[in-house]
Amino acid sequence: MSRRIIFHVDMDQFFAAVEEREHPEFKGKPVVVGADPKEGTGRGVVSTCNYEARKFGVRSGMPISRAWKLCPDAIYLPVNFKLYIQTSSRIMAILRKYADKFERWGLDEAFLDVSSRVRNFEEAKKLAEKIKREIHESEELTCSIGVGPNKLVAKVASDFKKPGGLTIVDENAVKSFLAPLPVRKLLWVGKKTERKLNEMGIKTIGDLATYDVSVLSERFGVMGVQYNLMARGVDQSEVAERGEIKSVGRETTFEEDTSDYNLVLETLDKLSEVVQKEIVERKMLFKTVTVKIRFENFETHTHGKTRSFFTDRLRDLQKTARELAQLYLRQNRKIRLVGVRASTLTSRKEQKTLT
DNA sequence: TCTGGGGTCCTAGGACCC
DNA sequence: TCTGGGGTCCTAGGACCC
Repeated sequence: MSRRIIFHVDMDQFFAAVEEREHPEFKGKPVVVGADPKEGTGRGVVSTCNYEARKFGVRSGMPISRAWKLCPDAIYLPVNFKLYIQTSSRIMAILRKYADKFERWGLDEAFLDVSSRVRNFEEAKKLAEKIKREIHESEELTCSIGVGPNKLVAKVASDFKKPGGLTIVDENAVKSFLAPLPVRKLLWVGKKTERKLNEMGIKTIGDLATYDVSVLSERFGVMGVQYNLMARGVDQSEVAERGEIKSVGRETTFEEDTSDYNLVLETLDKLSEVVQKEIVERKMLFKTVTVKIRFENFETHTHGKTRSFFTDRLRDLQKTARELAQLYLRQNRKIRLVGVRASTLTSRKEQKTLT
């Protein structure tokens, strides 16, 4: 494969930044987007917060009740997906123009393969600056960009300096750039894997790069080999738009844990309705239904069934979901969350040609 | 601290078929 | 009577991403 130049563009505190743009009066104040804090008794988590809120220790993913304790005076806002999706689409359209290959990564991130658009990393830097300017001028939003010889390095680089950062890592700088960083910075190394690696004495990406691959492979399977490659800055994966969606699901956490099983079943029916609507809108059919239950102690289970036929009918979904839920309702335990997901999808067109 | 909601992919065991 | 090997599908759980 010839040399590649890849960008990873990451919008800075996207949800909070969009809210600040829409409400100039929030400027300079801590803003927390997420669940309703309900005076500190709310359930759910912080989705995004701005840098003023971060000064108080608030972080995304944190329970909203804790955020409330840290910063009761912040401006708390619900997640306004409609607004973020609209803004995101415009930003993605800008980014797409500059790439041979483009890959959206959530609402606020994207990979761009610009290999044929620039001749070297110098030109890449100019292009990245141009993109940042254009987004700022048209959307009043800032982003951080990482530039590297592959997706992995670009992704780590975009996180290196925030907000408003631009970090360029050419082929020769890859190893020295990655080596001192904690393993957690790598894509696919989350909390659990970080802990396991730390227990093995592996703290930095450099440690991981020099660790015995056979031991990693024994401990983590194929991912072990992957970790080692990533740590050495090797990543052959292509920038590619995602294909067809594989499942559609909805879930909800009750305001209070409940043993009212009628409420659970009715909620399941409503969730099924939303799922079915989306399946129909996407002109798809499903075959597998999976119900998810979370008990009050956070113990979470899934129970699924693949039907013998493809369908998009609401009553098929509701009936199957209700049947599957019985397994948990018999247990006489309080329920925190219920969800339903449809998978093994096929498009209606595709199905017609099969039958 | 007390943990959302939308997804994807991997693993491991069992069923079933040839 | 004790038992192969490969392939595919299904199920449940877990880890990860934003």
